[in-house]
Amino acid sequence: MIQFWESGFEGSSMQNLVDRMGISRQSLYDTYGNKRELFEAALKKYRDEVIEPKLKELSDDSLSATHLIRRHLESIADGGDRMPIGCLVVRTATEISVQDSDIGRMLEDCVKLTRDTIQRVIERGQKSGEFDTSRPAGELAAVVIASGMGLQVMRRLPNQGRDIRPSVDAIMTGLRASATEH
Amino acid sequence: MIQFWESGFEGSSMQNLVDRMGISRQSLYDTYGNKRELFEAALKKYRDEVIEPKLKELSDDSLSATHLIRRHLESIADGGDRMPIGCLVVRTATEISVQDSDIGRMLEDCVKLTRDTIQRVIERGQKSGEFDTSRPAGELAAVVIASGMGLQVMRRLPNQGRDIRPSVDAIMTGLRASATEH
DNA sequence: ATAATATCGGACGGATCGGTCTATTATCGC
DNA sequence: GCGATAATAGACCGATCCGTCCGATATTAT
Repeated sequence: MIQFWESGFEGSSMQNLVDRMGISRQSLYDTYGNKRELFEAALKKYRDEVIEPKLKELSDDSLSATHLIRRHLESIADGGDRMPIGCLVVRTATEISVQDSDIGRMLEDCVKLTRDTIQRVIERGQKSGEFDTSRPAGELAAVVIASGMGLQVMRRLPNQGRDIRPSVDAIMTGLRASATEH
Repeated sequence: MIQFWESGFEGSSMQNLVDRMGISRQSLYDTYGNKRELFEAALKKYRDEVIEPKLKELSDDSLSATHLIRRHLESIADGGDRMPIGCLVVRTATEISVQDSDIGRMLEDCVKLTRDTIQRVIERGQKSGEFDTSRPAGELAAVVIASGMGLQVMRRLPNQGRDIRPSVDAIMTGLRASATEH
C-alpha cells in the first residue's frame, strides 16, 4: 500500500513491491495473482486502514460539526507523520484510465463513503445553525470532498504547501455562508 | 501534449509518442533530447495553449466576476470537445515526485499564474459586492483553485461526473458568503 | 517420522522500456 | 548541379518490465 501510495501503479515495479513487502516474489504471485489484483488489495487496505479511521473521527458527535470538518481539512495539510504525501484515491483516479473498471468502482465507493459521512456531519451542522442551509447537505459535502481533493493535489507542489492552512479557513467561511443571515 | 495528458509521463512510452507525433524516432531525440525534456516541452505547450486561453477568458472585464468564475468552474465539467479528461497539471502533480525539480517549478508557475488571474477577478467581485469581503481575495482564489482541482479529479471517476454541476453552485454560494451581510 | 503444504531464492522468458547507431532518402541554399 | 543539412526507417543496445518455472528449505498435520 505504501509503495503504491508513494509511486503509483505504473511507478511501482513488482521488484519494488517484493523488496518492501518482505516476502518472496513467488509467494506474492501465489497470493495475489498479478500486479493489478495486488493493487486492488492495496486499495482495499487503504480504505480500511487510512480512510475508515478518518471517517471514524468524523463520526464523533461530541464535537461540533465545524470542528470536525475543519479538523478533517487540516489533517490534509498536516499529512500525518510518516505517511506519503497526498491521497492514494486521488492519485489513482488521475493515473488509471478509469471508465468502469473494478478499480474505478472501488475509487467511487471510497469517495461515496466519505461523502456520506461528511454529509451527515454537515446535516448536523445545518440543524445547529453552523452551516449554510440554502444548499442541500449533499452539495456542501461534495464541495468539502472536492476542496479536500484539491488540497491533496496542492500539497504535492513544492511551495504551495503553506497556502493550505489559510485556504481551509476560507473554505470553512464558505460553508457558513448565508447561515449568518438567520 | 495530448499523449502525456491522456496517459501521463510513465504511462506514455517513446513509441507511443513517436507514433502520435508523426515524426521519426531519431528526429524526436534530435529535437528534444530525451523523454523528460519532451515532457517539459509538452507542459509548456499545455500552459500556452490550454491554460492561457482559459486565463484570457477570465480577463474579460465586460462580464461580471460571478459569471467569469462560474464559467471557469463549469468548463471543468464540460471538459471541452475532444480534449482528454482532467488536467495535465493536476495529473503531473500527483504522478511526478516533485520536490524542487524543473517540472515541479513549472507546475507551480502554472498554478500561481492561474491563481493570480482568479484573484484579480475576485478582487473585482469584492468591490462590486458580489463576493465575500471578510477574506482576502488571495485566499478565495486559492479556494477556487483547490475546488477546481478537486472537480478535475472527481471528473475522472465513473459516475461522479454528474455531481459536478451542483457542486459548482455550492462553491459559488460559498464565495458570496457573508457578502450578503452588508 | 513422514507426507503435504508454504515459502523461499534465483534463474529464466518474452516483451517492452528509453536511448543510440547506421545507412538511406529528402530538402534546401547557392 | 551539388554540397550541406534535415529527416527518415529500422536495426540494435542494455536494462527493466511482468510473470513463470524450478529446486531447495521450512513448516505443519497426522
